Amino acid sequence: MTVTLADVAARAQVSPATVSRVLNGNYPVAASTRDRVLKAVDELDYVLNGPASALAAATSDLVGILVNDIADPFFGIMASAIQAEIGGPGGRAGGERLAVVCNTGGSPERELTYLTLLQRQRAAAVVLTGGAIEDAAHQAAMDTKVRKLADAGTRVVLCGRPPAPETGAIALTFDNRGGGQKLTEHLIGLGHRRLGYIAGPEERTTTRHRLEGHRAALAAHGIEEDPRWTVHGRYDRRSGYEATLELLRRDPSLTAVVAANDSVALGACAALRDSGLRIPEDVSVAGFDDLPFSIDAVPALTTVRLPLAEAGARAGRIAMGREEAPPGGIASVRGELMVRGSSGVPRVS
Amino acid sequence: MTVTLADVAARAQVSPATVSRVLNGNYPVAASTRDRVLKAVDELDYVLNGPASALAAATSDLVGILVNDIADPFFGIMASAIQAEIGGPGGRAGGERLAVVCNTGGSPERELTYLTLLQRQRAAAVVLTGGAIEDAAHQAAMDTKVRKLADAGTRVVLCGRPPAPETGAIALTFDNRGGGQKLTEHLIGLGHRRLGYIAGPEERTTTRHRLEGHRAALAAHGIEEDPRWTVHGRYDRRSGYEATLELLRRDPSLTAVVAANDSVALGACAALRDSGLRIPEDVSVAGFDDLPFSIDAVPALTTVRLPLAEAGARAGRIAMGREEAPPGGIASVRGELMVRGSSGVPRVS
DNA sequence: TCATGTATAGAAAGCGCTTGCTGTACCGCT
DNA sequence: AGCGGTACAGCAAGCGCTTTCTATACATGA
Repeated sequence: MTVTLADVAARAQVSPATVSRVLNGNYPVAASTRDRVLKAVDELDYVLNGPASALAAATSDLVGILVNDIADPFFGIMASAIQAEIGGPGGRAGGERLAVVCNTGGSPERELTYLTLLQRQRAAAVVLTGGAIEDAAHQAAMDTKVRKLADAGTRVVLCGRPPAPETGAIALTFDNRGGGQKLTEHLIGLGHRRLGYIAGPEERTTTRHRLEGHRAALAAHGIEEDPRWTVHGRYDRRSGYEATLELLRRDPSLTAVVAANDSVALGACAALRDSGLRIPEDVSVAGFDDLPFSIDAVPALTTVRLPLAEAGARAGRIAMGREEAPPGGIASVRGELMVRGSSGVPRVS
Repeated sequence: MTVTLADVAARAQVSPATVSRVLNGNYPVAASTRDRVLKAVDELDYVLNGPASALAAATSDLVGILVNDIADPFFGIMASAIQAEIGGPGGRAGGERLAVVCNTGGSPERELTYLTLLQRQRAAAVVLTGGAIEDAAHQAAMDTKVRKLADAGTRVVLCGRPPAPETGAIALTFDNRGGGQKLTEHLIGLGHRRLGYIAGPEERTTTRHRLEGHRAALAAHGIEEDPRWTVHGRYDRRSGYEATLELLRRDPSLTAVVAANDSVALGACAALRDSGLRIPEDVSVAGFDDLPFSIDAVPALTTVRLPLAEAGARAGRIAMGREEAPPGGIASVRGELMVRGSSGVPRVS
C-alpha cells in the first residue's frame, strides 16, 4: 500500500485536515504542529496523490504545450522557453506545475484530441504554438474547444499562432507577412528580379502569410510573378532539396531562392551546390526563423529572426497569469531581418 | 457547472455505472444501451473528469518523458519517437495516453522533482533520456526514486542512459564508448597523431564514455595524450567555438578536433574557419550523434550516427508494455561511423 | 469576572468516478 | 415445469484529498 494523508496524520497525531493544510500552506498552522507533520511526511516518504488532490480541489497543476513537431528546434526552443516560465519544478513561486509538451505532428485530429485530453485533466493552462491549419471545419472545432477550455477556467495562450477571436484565448502572433516582405525586399534591393519561392505545406497560416509577404514585396516593386517560381513542400530540409531541384528545372535562370524556413533553406543550399551553383554568386538563398544552426551554414544564411525564446517566455508568463495580457488580447511579434552571406548581388544575365 | 457522469446517466436513463462501462468498454453492455449512452455523451458534450477517474481506478494515462534540453534536436528526436509510440492521441489501441515531455535542463534537482511530480500523478510509465549526472548523492537519490516508481507499478525505461541496476528500470544504453573509439580510430587511420578533444560537461556519463572511447583509441595506437588536448565545455555550438580557439591557442599543431557532439563540432568548424584554417585540409573535424543538420555542414560532418528515433521508438514500446524488455533488462545500442567530408588525411607537418 | 476575540485543530461532507457484488430477465436444457 | 446459465444493469462503497463549518483554548478588554 502507498502512504496516504491519513497515515501521515496518524503518525503526526493530527487530523488529515491539518496535514493537508500544512502541505498546501494556505491556512494557519502552529509552527510546532507543522514541524511534526513535516517530519512525519519525511519519515513516511509520503507523496501526495495528484488525482485525488485535483479531484477534491477541482484544479490541477498541469499546463499543456501543444507543438507541431517537437523534433524541430523551432518548436523545441519555444517549448523550452514556455516551460521555463511555467515553472515546472525549479520555477519560482506558486506551487509546482507540470508542464507537458504534446506533439501533434501537425495533424488536426491529434491537435483536437490533445486538447480534449488536457480538458479532461482540467489543465490549468494551455499554450498552442505554431501556425494553425486552414480548414474551416477544423478551425471551427478548435475554436469551440478553446472556448470551452477558456470557459472552464483554463487559460489559453496562442504563441506564434494567429488570433482566434471570440474564444477567450490570448494571442502572441508572429508577423510572418511583414518578415516575408522584408526578406524579399532585401533581395530585390540587391537586384534580384527572378526569385523562386519554396513555400511550406498548404493550408497553414504560416505558409500563407510568409508567401503573402513575399508577393507583396514583389508587387510593390512591379515584379510580375511567374507561377513556376513557387513550389510547395514540407517544412524540412529534404523538401527544400527537392523543391530547389524542381525550381531549377522549371527555370534555370532564377537568381534567388527564398525558403519557407531555415531547414528548407539548408536543403536548398545543398541542392544548389549539388547542381554546381555557387551561393550567393550564382544564386542567393534566404531562410526564415534564424534557428541556431543557420549561422553555421556556409555561407551563413540570410534569414528573418523570430524571437522564439522571448515570445515563448512571454506566453508562459501570460499563461501563468504572471504577466498581463496585451491590449485586446492580441500582440504581434515582429521578426528581424538578418543579412548574412547567403544573399548577394545577382550575376548579370 | 460541468457535465458529470451522473448527468449523462440521467439523460440516457441508465445508471452511472453503465455509463462508465460504456466509456471504458471493459464490460459487456447491450448495443442499444451503449448507443443511448453515447448519444447522451455527445449531446451533453461530456468530457470525462481525468483526476476523478484516475483516483477511482488508481491508474492514470499519463506517461512522462524526461529530457535534458528540449531545444536540442538530440532530445527532440528521441522525444518525438517515444511519444509516437506512447500513442498519445492517434496512437493505436489501448485508450488514449497523454505523453508529457518534461525539460530538466540538466539540473539534478529538476530531474528529481519531475520524477516526484510524475509519481504524484501516478504516471503509467516514465522514460528517462540522455546521460546521467555523475554525482554519488544524486545518483542514489535517483535510484531510490526510480525504484519507488517501479514498485508502485510505473514502468521506467532509460533511453540513451546508463543502466541503473537494482531499480527495476529497463535500460537502452547508447554505446558511447564504442562510438567514440571508432571515431578516433578513423582519424588515427587517416594519419592523425595530434588530436584535440572537446568534451561535454564534466560529471556526465555521456561525456565520460565518449572521452574514454577516444582515449582508448589513442592508447591502442600508442599515442600518448597531451593534457592540453582536452577541453571541457557544454553541449552547444558556442562552447565548441570557444573550446576550439582555446585548443588552437594551446597547440596550433593539432591536425584534428573531435567534438562531444555535432553542435559542438559545428562551433569548432566555425572557429577553425574564422582562424583561417581549412577543413579538412588543415584540420579535420568530427562530431557525434549525426543530427539532421550535420550533413549540411560544409564540408559535411564526419560523425557517429546514433539511432535516436529507433531507440526512442523502442523505449516507447517497452514503456507501453508493447515490446518485451531486452534480456537482463539492459540493451546496448551501437552507433555507426559516418565518414564524410570533414575528416581527411592530415597535412604533412 | 464575563463577554468577545483570535488562533488553531478536527469532523465530516463531498469531489466524480470505478467496480465488486447483487439482482433480474430470459435462455435452453432436462 | 423447474433449474442452472448467461447477459445485462444497478447499488453502493470507496479512491485520497480539500474545505466549510464547528469546537476548543487562551488571551483580551471592559
